[in-house]
Amino acid sequence: MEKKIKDEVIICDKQHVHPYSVEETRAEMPDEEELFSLAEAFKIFGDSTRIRIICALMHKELCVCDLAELLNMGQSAISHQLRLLRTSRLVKTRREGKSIFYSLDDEHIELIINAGLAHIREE
Amino acid sequence: MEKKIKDEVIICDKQHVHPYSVEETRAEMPDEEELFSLAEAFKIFGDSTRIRIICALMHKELCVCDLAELLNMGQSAISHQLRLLRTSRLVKTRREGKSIFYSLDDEHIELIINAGLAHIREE
DNA sequence: TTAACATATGAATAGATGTTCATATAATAA
DNA sequence: TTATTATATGAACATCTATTCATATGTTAA
Repeated sequence: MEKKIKDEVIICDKQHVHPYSVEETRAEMPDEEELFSLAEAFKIFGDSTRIRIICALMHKELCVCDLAELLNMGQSAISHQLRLLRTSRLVKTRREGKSIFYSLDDEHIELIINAGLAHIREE
Repeated sequence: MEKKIKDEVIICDKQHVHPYSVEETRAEMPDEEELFSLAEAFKIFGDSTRIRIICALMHKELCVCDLAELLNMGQSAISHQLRLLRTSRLVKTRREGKSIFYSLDDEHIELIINAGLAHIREE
């Protein structure tokens, strides 16, 4: 049997709020620091150049100018984005002569991408 | 038995590239339009205010001023972000008197959030 | 060594984005 | 009706971000 709680109150001169809901939700949420990191992580995926790089590397390792050619963009732009991906530990590098090959460095990346694809492909 | 292909070539006065890798990868990638939508979708998750709203609504529906109170932010800022989430079909609304209650409107959202959490919690 | 190639990076710039402020709309209570 | 409460929204502003340009670093070949 569920109890019904009247969750409504007037606080000072402020707006009506539902303090029980608010406090209950606050207790259930991940802490601020974690939510901030989560947003920062999604920010990395929230750019089409980086998404294209990531999806390309899901297939096979590629060097910088391969990616520039593939995405039809300048080498510098690609290189700047790769630095971000490297800093975020999403890609790793391997040198072979003058070329530097990039590949994915995280098993969760494909999970995230696939969850995102499932999301945009529905409805 | 795998064939080894020498995937290296000089194109005009341009850089060295690995044309076989590039063409193979191009063929395997989702189309441009889909990758653009994917980036747009992740962009929504790439802001800590919106992530906090989404995580709050994962627990239970809340009205605008509940969210403002919970996140310690102005009503207008919350309302603007809710509009974005509404436009992106991530939340739905229900009116009850003067309050408008927001809740999640997509079964994939929790998948994406959980994939993201798994990602930031490792290493 | 010098030349050519591959990548990285700092600075500048243009465009996108989040919050605030003021105000509008909508529902309810008096 | 008018006043109050809840939400929505346009405009302004400051901040952030992605690309370009110029150049530096590092590797290989001649």
